[in-house]
Amino acid sequence: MSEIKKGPWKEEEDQVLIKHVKKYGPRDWSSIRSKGLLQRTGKSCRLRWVNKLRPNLKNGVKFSAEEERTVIELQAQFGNKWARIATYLPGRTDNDVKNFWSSRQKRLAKILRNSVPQPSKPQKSISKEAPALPKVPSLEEPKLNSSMEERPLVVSQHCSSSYTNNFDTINMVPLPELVNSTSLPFDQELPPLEFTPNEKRICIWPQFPLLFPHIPVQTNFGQPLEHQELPMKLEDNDLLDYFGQLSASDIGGNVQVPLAPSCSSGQDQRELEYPLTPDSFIDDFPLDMFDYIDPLQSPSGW
DNA sequence: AACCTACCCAACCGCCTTCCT
DNA sequence: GAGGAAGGCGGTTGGGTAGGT
Repeated sequence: MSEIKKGPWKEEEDQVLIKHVKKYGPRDWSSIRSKGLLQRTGKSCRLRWVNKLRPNLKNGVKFSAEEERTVIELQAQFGNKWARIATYLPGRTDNDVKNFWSSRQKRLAKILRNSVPQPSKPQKSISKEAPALPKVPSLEEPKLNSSMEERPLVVSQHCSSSYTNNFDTINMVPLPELVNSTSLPFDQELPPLEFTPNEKRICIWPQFPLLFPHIPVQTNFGQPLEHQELPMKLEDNDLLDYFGQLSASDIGGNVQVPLAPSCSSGQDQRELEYPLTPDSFIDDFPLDMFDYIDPLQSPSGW
């Protein structure tokens, strides 16, 4: 048996593969080698076809903002099911999506790493910098079932035409409180992607523990992040001012939470200069959370 | 110009599932 | 039903390259 070839594909190999697929369809990958057409494994042939040679692929085309949004939203819903996510993105492969997400994650990790305060800084200074944290009883570690570990918590909310974006008034929602006090249907199918009018979502990434500095957070890697390790940069208003004043008790018992009443806090409240639609919210929050070092769009550009 | 760093992306690896005998 | 082959998928790696110092 001839030796298996690895590494980058040559144009001639591609042509052989394309010819095979034209003749027999995208199957019988192993027969390519057994027939002596190529010295590649069936798996390698299949991968080459799926990722590079298949028609209508968007090779070399960067992800559009819409595609990025879709990936972020679907990742929140499905977890790292790249093949599944890719089915929502015409011309994109699971590898594309995976690489895109991985790249984003690395950027995020870098951002967070750069935000880490001095190592000697005591932990309690964190809570000092987050004055509006709700007082919560000591909480048990959230019991995450497999589906919860797979995907982050997604909370749907009804939104109003105004919200509080002054950082001083922000309350952060403790994740365990959310998990323990609500009947989130983690064992059921999550809602479909379509938003209803006047609805927005807060997506709490397990990979983004910044929002919950006072609790251990389960990461994708199966290791809880101790709060001492949590990078904090609370002056990053761009990250945080998307959250209205929202206490754990506001959430308790029901996932659907009217946001507007609890937002009213006198002069802290500002009217938005643009209509807060579900799209506009999603436009800004998840995408910019990963990307916030880029210049923010001015409202006039909405 | 040389070096470093970050990023992108193609391809491989290992595990799991499905299919076939 | 058991076992092996093939296919599918997610994680990881390594090379190329662009941008910064």
